[in-house]
Amino acid sequence: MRTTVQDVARAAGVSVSTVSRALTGGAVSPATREAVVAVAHRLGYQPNRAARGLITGRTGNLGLIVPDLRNPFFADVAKGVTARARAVDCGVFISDTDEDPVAELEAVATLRHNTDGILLCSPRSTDTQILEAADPRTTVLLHRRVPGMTSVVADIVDGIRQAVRHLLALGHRRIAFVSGPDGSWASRQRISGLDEFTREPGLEILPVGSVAPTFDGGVLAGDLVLASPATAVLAYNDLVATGLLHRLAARGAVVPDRMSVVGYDDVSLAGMSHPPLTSVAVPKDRAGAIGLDLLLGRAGTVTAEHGAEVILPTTLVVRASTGVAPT
Amino acid sequence: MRTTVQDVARAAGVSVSTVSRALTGGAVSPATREAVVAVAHRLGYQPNRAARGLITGRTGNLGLIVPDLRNPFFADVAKGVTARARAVDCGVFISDTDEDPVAELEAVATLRHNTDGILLCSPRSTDTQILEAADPRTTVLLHRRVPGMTSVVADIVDGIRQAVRHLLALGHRRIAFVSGPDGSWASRQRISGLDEFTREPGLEILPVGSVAPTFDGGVLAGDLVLASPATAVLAYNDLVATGLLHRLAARGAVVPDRMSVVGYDDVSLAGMSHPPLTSVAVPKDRAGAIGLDLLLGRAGTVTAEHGAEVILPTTLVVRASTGVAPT
DNA sequence: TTGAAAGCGCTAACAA
DNA sequence: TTGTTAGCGCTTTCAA
Repeated sequence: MRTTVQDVARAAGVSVSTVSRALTGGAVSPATREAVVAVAHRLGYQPNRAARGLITGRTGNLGLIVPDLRNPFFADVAKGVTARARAVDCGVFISDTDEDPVAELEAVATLRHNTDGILLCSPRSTDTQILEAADPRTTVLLHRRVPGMTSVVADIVDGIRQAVRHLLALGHRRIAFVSGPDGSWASRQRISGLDEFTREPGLEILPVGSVAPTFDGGVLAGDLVLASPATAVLAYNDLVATGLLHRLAARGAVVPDRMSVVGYDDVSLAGMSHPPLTSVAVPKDRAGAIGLDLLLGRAGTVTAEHGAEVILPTTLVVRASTGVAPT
Repeated sequence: MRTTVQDVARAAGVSVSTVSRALTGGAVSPATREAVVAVAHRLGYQPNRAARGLITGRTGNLGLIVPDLRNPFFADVAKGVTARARAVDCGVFISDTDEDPVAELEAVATLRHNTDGILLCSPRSTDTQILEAADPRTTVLLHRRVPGMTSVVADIVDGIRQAVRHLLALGHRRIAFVSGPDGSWASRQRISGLDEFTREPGLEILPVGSVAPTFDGGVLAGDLVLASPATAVLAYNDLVATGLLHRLAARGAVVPDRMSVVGYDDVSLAGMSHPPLTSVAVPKDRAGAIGLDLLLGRAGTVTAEHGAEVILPTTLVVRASTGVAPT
């Protein structure tokens, strides 16, 4: 049997309430506290979090819901969350919903009652679905914005702006854009970033279609891009960009000589592709850490009022997949 | 306030114990059960797991400890665990220790008291450290074997065998091997797989050194391999193989014409490299799922006796990074 | 400053 | 088959 407060109390010759106070920072005489702490340590006492949570109403745990841990983007987010959680001694339940919106809503329903709060990555669900399933007081949205809910997002629009300006500076005048899933919030954001440039004289933005946000989606997009008059392409994300790179290579289109390619998110993959990918860096892990702070009310300057919104900066990382436009 | 058994009992006009029984599959009349379930659903009742765990002694949660979620190998493992956990309605605490052995032991200490069991991925700790920190009755090791502990591992030795035979069939007679971190169990396994071939007449296995199990480690290894007389190389894992591919390309060594490259693990990266990587596939997610079953005593044929050991088969996946040896 | 006692929400004896 | 009751381990009133 595990050691309980009872055991500690008995061994220390005090009451259970004194033990509790001594260990949680209540009003106890220094001498008593010292004695109790010593005994607790000697017996290897570890408080039962479930029992504590039952009475305090706080479990000391929170939930993180992501569509796919295999996607390096979400792996990075999870990494940021768990790292911060470790620092503040907080447990993290992770639920991978396998891109299934139904599983996502179930996970929200289960976790909202068994944690102090939920960090939710939900790129595909509608605003309404999210609003219905999640409690705005105990949920923080990661990389997704819904009116009325607290969220931590990256400045996607500015990232697109930086990417386009980079391509303009290299002399590109016809830029293809491969968008992600139609329902995706992140994809809509990218499109609205592009909107700024649609009336730019001497610049053509060419939407070549929506694909799955995967390597295979990128392979598919490769042919679409080559069929267009574009000399550069903005891919939905790095996975798509990597698939694109493959298909372009297979068809003999040299990157960046014949075609420049820009990814998005700057996942670790970006530095490993051939050629290494120019990509818009998103602070994925920082978003996770900040979300956790918001949830626990630990955020310093940022007030965790409901509906608060933290916007993190994006940065274009230039690698070898972009170059001067062919003449 | 949240709905409790009390609320459901009152609304359904029965006692709390009847509600509890109706919801957990106890002896209740079908009519009562139906009525209770209906009321519970109507009120949106969700049982408080902490309270339940307090009395049953089972929390319904388990812990998964991994060195790095960003490593696609562990992301896959985590995916397998969470998928199975969802199916059996079990919560999963994930702790990413950031490759820090101290954090790993701390995680074990915390989780062992707040979960029903731990799935531990610990490639670097020593057997002794693991034996000291973890309880063999409630811990299952994933992709690591320690005498006296239950574990789920892949047949690494056989994977190496398949890889070497493949290269032999292609005419390679001098095969370089890039090993992983010296303390790593997985690296030792690979080496013992290679041992079978050291006395094979007409075949030379050339150890070119240990590197970090990362892309950068592979870049470093690239030069070591080129400095050897090898015509093929076995990399510690796919990350290392990808770095190798990069370095070989940068130095003008065409793969597979000049040099064949074989990775290990078959993470998603393998299919995305240039050229796509021949790699030994390890059932990463299945190992996670089986580990969970073992922990929960749900494993069908496999008895979860302490010290049980499940060995999963490995399969060589041939892609474009291996070819006929240069003459 | 300390102790006794009352629960948190739930399940499992034990009765009925 | 159902209801009553006693806790699980802990914190927190309320008295002393």
